[in-house]
Amino acid sequence: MPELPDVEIARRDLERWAVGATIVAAQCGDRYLLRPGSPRAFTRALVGKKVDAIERKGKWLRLALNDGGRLFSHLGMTGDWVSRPIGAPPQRSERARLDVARGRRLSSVRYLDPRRFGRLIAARRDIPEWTALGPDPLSDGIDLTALSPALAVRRRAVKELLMDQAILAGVGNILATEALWMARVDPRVPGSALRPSDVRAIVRGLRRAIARELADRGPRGGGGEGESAFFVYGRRGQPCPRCGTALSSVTLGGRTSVFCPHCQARRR
DNA sequence: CGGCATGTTGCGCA
DNA sequence: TTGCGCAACATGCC
Repeated sequence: MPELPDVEIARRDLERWAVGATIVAAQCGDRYLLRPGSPRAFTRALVGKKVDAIERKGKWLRLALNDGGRLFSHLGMTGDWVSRPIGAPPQRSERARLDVARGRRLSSVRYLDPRRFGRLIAARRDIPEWTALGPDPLSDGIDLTALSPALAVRRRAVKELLMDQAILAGVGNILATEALWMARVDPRVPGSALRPSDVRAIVRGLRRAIARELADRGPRGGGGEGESAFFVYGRRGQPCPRCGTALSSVTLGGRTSVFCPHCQARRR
């Protein structure tokens, strides 16, 4: 579930399900997901409160409550929010439940997360994880005059820099991989070696990759049967959609980075 | 069985 | 301070 487009879809879902509603019951028994909170504090912070807004920055969600409290949600690798009828039995991998009331209409919003890498943090103020995030490419836009120097002063591989949440919030392995392919930039190129035209191409690539994933991961988007919508992510060994060369991969920052050795040739 | 996975954090060491 | 490799977290899928 986790990358900017998926989290944005989750945000829109939660907006439809919970904004304007009052939380009538809240439970999460998983201390690992709640870290550093506790099940009792979670329930206490939420029950009786009204949900005013669902915001997103990068891969984090923030539910704003009418008493000033906030619930922060990170989906980790496998988290997702779903809506169920009130009283529906817990399903596989269900980790938290928020029953909400809108007038007489009751429904239950559930957090599913098989792998439990996500977070659920009830707080009275913004948490450091949220505050430390850089600009969000979708809601804040990408400011070239800010991004260019941020990349230029670092010697790390451009792909690692794009995934640095303090530089751009929400870019993960899929978006970075796809955007660099679209931009024809080798993922290993140091930030300091990028030309202005590279940075512009990367920005265009990110915008296109985000729009593409939003379109077909969203509701009524092709998300179902069929091939993944990715050009190169997860396709090592398959032909490059642009030139037919077999796609290669390297490991950067511990993450697999697929690229086309022809289109994304390292310059020197 | 082994290998891999859309994320993040922390540690040791240079 | 920056960089880098690696392990850990917990689970499912191929």
